[in-house]
Amino acid sequence: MANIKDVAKHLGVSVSTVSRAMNNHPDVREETKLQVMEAIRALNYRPNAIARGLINKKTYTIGLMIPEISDPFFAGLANAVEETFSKQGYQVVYGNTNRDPVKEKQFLSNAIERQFDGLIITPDFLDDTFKELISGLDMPVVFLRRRTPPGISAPYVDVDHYEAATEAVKYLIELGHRQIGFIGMPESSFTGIQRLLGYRDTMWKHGLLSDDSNIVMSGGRNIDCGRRAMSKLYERNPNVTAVFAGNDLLGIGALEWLAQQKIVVPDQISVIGFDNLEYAELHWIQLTTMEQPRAEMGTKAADLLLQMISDKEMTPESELIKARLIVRQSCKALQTTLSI
Amino acid sequence: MANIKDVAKHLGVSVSTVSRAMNNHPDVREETKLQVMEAIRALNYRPNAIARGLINKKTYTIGLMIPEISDPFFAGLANAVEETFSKQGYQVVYGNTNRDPVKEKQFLSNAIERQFDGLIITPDFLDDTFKELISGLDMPVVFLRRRTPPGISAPYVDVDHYEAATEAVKYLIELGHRQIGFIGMPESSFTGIQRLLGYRDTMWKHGLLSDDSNIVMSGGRNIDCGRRAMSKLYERNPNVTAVFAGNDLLGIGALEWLAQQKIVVPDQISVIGFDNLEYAELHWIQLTTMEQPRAEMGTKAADLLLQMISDKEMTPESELIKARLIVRQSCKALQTTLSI
DNA sequence: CTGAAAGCGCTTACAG
DNA sequence: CTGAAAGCGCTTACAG
Repeated sequence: MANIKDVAKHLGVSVSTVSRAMNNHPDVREETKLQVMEAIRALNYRPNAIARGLINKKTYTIGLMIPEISDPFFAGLANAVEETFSKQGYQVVYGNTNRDPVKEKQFLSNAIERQFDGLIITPDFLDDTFKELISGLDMPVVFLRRRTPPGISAPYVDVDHYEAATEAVKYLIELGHRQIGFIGMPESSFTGIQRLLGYRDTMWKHGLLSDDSNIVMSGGRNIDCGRRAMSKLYERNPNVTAVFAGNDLLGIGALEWLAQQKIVVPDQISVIGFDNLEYAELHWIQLTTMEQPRAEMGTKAADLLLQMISDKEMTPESELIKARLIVRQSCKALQTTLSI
Repeated sequence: MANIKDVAKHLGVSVSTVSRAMNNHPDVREETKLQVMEAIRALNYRPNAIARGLINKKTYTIGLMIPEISDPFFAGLANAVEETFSKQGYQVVYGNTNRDPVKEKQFLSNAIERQFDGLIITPDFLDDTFKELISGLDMPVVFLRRRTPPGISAPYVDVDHYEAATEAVKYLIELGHRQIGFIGMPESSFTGIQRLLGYRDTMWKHGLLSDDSNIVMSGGRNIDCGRRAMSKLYERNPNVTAVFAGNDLLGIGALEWLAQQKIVVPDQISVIGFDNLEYAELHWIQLTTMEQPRAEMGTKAADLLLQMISDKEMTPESELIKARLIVRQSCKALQTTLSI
């Protein structure tokens, strides 16, 4: 591969001149510029971004930490982030952690050593080591779909899960449901806990029961977990007339189990989800759900980071985004005459 | 951030010694090594991978070009590639092209300038400019889910789409179907064409009709396209008893349209897909399909590239992987007494 | 407008 | 076993 020396030699000028011509520096003669461009083409020369990065202390690379790229929710988020950055000439490097604390830390090390310009992260394990790593970072960071832990100064972009859960449960209550079950993500999930709390508080405020007979923590967040959790919930309390699922995948799993049991949705039981994945729209599913606006969240996070990169001193405000109720076919008003 | 000079100064040794100690060079005293390690920890020093890459001409980064990361098929492929490489300490950088010829070329430029160690690519536009770019590359390349175009020396990993299509159609014929429709991907798709050809030839060999009344090119490859294509196919030929969909997403779209029309699958019409996505397994879908073994393909491609990286001279053999028929509930034997 | 020189943060022959 | 020096491929004050 030709380097800058080769093109300088080819033209009989100095490497300084070639460099300046390439970078469109104002005080280089137009004619020289043209000659350099021509030589670059002729030699098929490509500047070495590594060398450039070393001297400019800028790599045009940002890191994006993702819990599970196979989860369509995060794939959508990542897409939005990527789009915003690639427009600005940045390369985004995904770090798929599979919620593994070791991988999360590895990703940070990687980011440091490879001199990324900034980071958008969705960590699952905010232990002390992790927080130290983050604090020691001298690169801008924004938390996405997470809250910034205390003691760290970095903005976040998240949905108000508590409020959204409140809204979901209120919707079911307004439809006349009283026996409302909850199928949740693992207890270790901040998001999951927020949604559970929103459910609990709303039930309580309306004088409704929400004890262990109505709550199943599914131990995961995929369709399979949803199936199992729905089965367990039904076993514990066959009188539930509505279910709030902690996310769409769990909701879809619940719908599957109900369909297998020939329990008709929404006639016999209503189900509401959380996320609004594409699959919630499938003809057989038609899941009513709380939408998390993925594109908006990803874009917002990217914008914040871009600001922080261009102005190192600034820490922009965090953004709490509102989820929106999407009504489809999986919920129905309870016929009060039929209920006990 | 501390650099190697700082730790050298801290200890009163030369940077050479620090470098050698870090890299576990044999001829450095054990005691020195320990001291260096201690200093590194004390100063929280992280080696700069950019500087390392510049001098070692090795970045431990590989590029993975993907048509559409939102397509679960490619997400799965990417995952397998990523896993293999991250185990070996490589960072994989995704290039999501959205089948945009400009982005495909940009990704190659990026790879060159950023000095990636190798590339796994799934390009959609193999025009002359692209082929030139590839030929000019002095980095190892493997084609994944594509064939290497003539004139280029690089291995590929792909499924035998033609043979797999043949098998799918044979399966339908063996079930007694004669009026078999085809819903295809765009004509620009090599893969799509191969599957179409497999369908056509098999129909022809069995003396069955496969003309325009039985074939709909859907103009895309997602669920929505499948819905529209199925509707068009049915309009053109209401007598079809079976449909071969060019991929699972099209197949799922077809199933949706049929469900909406209250046409019962598989009693009234059989549908077979291609890919074996997770969603094909959903209770309501249960799509019989030709599986493309994604994990195997991704891992294989990664292994080939790894080989080529360690031995620059070698060009390993390409791999043609066999698709496997996965039987679920969407196909059924035709009751011959009822057929015309 | 152009060039020589220093330097980004490392590694590695070479010499001792 | 260790250090001084050269060099990876660039950019950018500095001097002219």
